Amino acid sequence: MYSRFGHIERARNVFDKMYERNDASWNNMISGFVKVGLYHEAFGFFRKMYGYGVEASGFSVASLVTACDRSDCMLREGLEVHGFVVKTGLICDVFVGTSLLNFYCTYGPVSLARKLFEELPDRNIVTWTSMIVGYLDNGDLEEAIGMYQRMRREGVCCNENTYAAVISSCGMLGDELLSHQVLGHVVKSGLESNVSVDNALISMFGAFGRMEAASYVFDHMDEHDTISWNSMIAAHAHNGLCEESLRYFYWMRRINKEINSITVSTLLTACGTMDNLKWGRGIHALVVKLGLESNACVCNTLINMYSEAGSSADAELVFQKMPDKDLISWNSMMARYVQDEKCLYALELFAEMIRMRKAMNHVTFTSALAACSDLEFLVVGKIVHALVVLAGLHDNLIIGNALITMYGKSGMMIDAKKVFQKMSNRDEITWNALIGGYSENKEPNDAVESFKLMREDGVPANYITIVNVLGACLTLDNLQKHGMPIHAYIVQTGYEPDNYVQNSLITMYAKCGDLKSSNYIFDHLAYKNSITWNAVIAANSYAGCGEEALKLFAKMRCAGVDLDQFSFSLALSVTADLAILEEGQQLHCLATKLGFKSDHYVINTMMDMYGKCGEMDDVLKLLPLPINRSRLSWNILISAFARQGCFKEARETFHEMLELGLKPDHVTFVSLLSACSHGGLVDEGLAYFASMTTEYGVRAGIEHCVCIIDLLGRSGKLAEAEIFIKQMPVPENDLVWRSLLAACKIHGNLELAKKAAGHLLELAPSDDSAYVLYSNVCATTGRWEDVENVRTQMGSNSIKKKPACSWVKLKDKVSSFGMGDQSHPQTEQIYAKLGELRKMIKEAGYVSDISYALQDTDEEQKELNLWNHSERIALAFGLISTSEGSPLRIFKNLRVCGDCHSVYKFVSGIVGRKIILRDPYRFHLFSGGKCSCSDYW
DNA sequence: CTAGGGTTAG
Repeated sequence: MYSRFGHIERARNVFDKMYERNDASWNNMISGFVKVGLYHEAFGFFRKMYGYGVEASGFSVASLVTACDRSDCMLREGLEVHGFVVKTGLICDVFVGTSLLNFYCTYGPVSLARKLFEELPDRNIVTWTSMIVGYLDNGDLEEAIGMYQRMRREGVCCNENTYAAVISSCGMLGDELLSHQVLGHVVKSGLESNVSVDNALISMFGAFGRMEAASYVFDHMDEHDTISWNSMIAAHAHNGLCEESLRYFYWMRRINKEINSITVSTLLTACGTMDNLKWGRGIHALVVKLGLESNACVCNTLINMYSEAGSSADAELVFQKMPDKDLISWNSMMARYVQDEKCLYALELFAEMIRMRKAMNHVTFTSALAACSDLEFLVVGKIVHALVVLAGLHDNLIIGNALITMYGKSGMMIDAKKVFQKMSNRDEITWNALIGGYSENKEPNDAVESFKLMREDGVPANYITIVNVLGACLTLDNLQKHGMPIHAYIVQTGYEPDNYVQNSLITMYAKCGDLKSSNYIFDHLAYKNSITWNAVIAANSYAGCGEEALKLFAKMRCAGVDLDQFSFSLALSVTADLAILEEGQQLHCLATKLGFKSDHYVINTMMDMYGKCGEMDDVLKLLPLPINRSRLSWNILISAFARQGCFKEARETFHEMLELGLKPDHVTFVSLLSACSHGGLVDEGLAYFASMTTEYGVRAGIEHCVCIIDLLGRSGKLAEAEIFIKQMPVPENDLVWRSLLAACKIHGNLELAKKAAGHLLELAPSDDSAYVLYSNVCATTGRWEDVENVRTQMGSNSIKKKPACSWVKLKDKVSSFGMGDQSHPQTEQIYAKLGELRKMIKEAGYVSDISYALQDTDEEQKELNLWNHSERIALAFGLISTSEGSPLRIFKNLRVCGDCHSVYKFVSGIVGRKIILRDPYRFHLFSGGKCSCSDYW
C-alpha cells in the first residue's frame, strides 16, 4: 500500500521489519522504487531478489525495464534485465515485451527495437503503437507509416495513441494524400473527437500550412487541454503568424488555462523570428513568475531567442544562471559564441565540457570545429579532430562536412581533401564545402575540377555549388577559362531560373571586370526579385558605378520589389563610399520606416556611412552595446576613429575589442595601422605590425605594409621605409612606391623620390601620379628644370595629370570646380567672396606658404596661383550658398594642399562654422581655427 | 499529441 502511494520510506521500514517475505513483498518494493524515481535502488533490490531465488513478477520486471528506459544511464542494466527476461520466459508477458521494446527505442538504434518486435511472442495495441512511436521519434517516418499499414493489414485495432503518432508522421512527411486516408480511418473508428487525436491533427494541418483546417479542428473540439493550445500556438508560429500565436497565448491566460514549459518554449521560438525583443523579454518575465526558469528546455529557447534577436549579453546571462544545463544548453551557447565570432569563448566552453566530463554529441563537435575555422586555431582544430576520432564520430556526415570547412578556412586544403577522401558518406554539402574551400583559397582549377567530379559522381549540384564554383572564377583569365563554360553549363542544366545562380552570375561578371554582361543579364531577366536587384546593385557598386547603383536602388523601389536588409546595406555603402551624407540620411530614414533599423548588418553600414561622412556623433548614436558588437562593428568603429584623427580612441577601441574576446582580422589591422600612421604613432604602429602575425595570427598583407611605409615616410624615417620595402614579407606593388614617393614630397627628399618614381613607373607605366608627385618634389625643392623635364616626358608618353577637382553638394545638386574655374554662373560672387576671405584671414595673421605653389614664377604670382586652387573656390562657393552657422562639406579628388589647409583653418575660425573637407586619404574637420588632424596628415 | 542545439552559401 505504502509503495503504491509513493511513501517509499515507510514501505522500506515495513519491508525491513518483516520476518518473512514472499514474492509480492519484493515485487511491490521494486515497483515502488520505480514509482518515486529511485531507479538504482529498484535495480539493487532486483539483483538481491534474484540472488535469493525469488520469482519476479511480470509487473515488477516491466516497471524495472521502464526505469532503465527513463534513466539516461542504465543501458547496461536494461540489457541485463533483457537477458533475465529471455532466460525466465517472461518475454511471453506482453507488458514486459512492450516495455523492453520501448527501452530499445530509447537507446536505439531503432533497428534493434524492430528485431525485438519481430521476435516477441505476444503483441497488443500498445506494442504496435510503441514501435510506431519509436520510428516517429527516430525521424524514420516512412517506417512508422509502414508499420501502421501492416498493423491494419493484420487486423489489429488502433487506439488514440496510434492515430496521434500516425497523424504526426503524416505532418512531418508533408504527405497530404496519406493524411486523407488516415483521416478516413480515424472517422471510421469514432476517435475523431479524442483530444490527443485532435491535437495531433492541429499540428499536422499546421505543418501543411492549412491554418483554416487547424482552426476548424480546434474550434470544434469538446474540450481543450494545454497541448491543444500549445499546438495552436506552434502551428501559427511555424507559419510565420507570430502575432496570432501571441493572441492564442493571451486568450489562454485569460481563461486561466495551465501554461507549461512547452507553451513558453513555443512562444519564445516565435518571438525570436519576430525581430522583437519586447515580447521575448515579457515572456522571460513570465517564465520567472511561473517558476519555469530552472527548466532546461525553456532556458535553451531563451538563449536562442536572445541570440536571434542579437542580444548575446542576455543569452549569456541566461546560460550562466541556469541551474541544470543539459547538452543542448552547452551546444546552444557554443553555437552563439561561434556566430558572434567569439571563437575563444566557444573553445573555452568546449574545454570546460571536457574538464567537467559532460556528455557531448556531434553537434558539440560541429560547433567546436566551426570555432577553429581559422588559421590561428589550426592546432586546436587538429586536437578537436583527434577528439572526434576518439569519440568515434569521425564517420558522421555532418562532422565530416564541418572538418572540411574547418581545414578549408584554415587554408589547409590538403587536409580537407584527406578528410573528404576518407568519408564513407558524402552529400552535396560535403562537395560544396570542398569546392568552397578551393574557391576561398584561390585555387580555381581545383574548384572547377571538383565540380566536374561532383557531377560525375551523380551528386546533384544546388545553387550553393554554383555560387561557390563561380566564386572561384573572379578574374578575367578565369572568366574565359572557367566562368563562361560554367555559365554554359548552367544554361544547359536549367539552373538559370534560380535566383541565387543569377545573383552569382551577375556578381561573377562584375568582379571579372565585365559590368556590361552583368547589366545585360539583369536587363534580360523576365523575373526579378529582391535578390536579383540586390545583385545588380552590388555589381554596379563593385565596378565603381555608385551613382548607377543608387539609381537602380530607386528603380527597385519604384518597381514595387521588397527592399530587404541587403538592399539597404548596399545602397548605404554606396553613399558611404561617395560620402554623400544627405542620401545616406534619407536611406537611414527609409530603413527606419520599413523596420530595418535594428538589423545589425544595416546598422553597421549606417555607422560606416556616418563615419565616412565625418559624422562621428551619429556613429556613436548607432553603436550597439560592446557585448553585442560583431567584428565588423568593431572594425568600422576603429576605422571611423582613425579617419577622424581620434587616434587614442582608435587604439582604445582595439584593446576593448580584444578584451571582449573578439579576434581582430586583417581589416582591423589596416584601420589600426592607418590610425597610427595618420597620428604619427611610429613606435606603436611598428609594435602592432610585429604582433599582428605572432600574437593574432593575421598574415601581413600588402595593405598593412603600405601603412607601415606611410607611417615611416610621413614621420621622416625615409631610409627606414626604404629598408622596410626590401624586407617586406609580400612582393612590392605600385602602392608601396607611391606611398614612399608621397613621403619624399612631404620631406623634400629628391634623391629617394627619383628612385621611388623609377620603381613606380616600372610597375605602373601609365600612372600619372608618379610623374605628378615627382615633379612636385622637384618643385618643392626648387628644381624647376627637372619639373620642366618631367612635364616634357609626360607629354611624350602622352600621360595626362589627373586634374584637381573639388565639389560641394547642395540638396540635390553637385557643384564642382577645377583649378581657377570660372565656368560657374555665380563666378563673380565666388571670386568676390574669395577676395574677402583673403583679406580677412591676412588680418587674422595668415601668411601664405608659397612652397606649395608648383609653378616656377615670381612670388606674387605664386601666391595668386594658390588662390586658384579648386578647394578654395569650392570653399567660397559653399560659404555663399549655405546658411550661416551650418556645417559645410567639401570634397576633393586629390590630397588637400598644405596652404589651402591653413586657409581653411583661418576661415573656420573667422566665420565660426564647422567645415568638413574630405580628400581620398582622410577627413579634415575644421572648427574654431583648428583642424582635427592636428596638422599631421 | 505540443517545445530547445548542428554542416555548405548569402
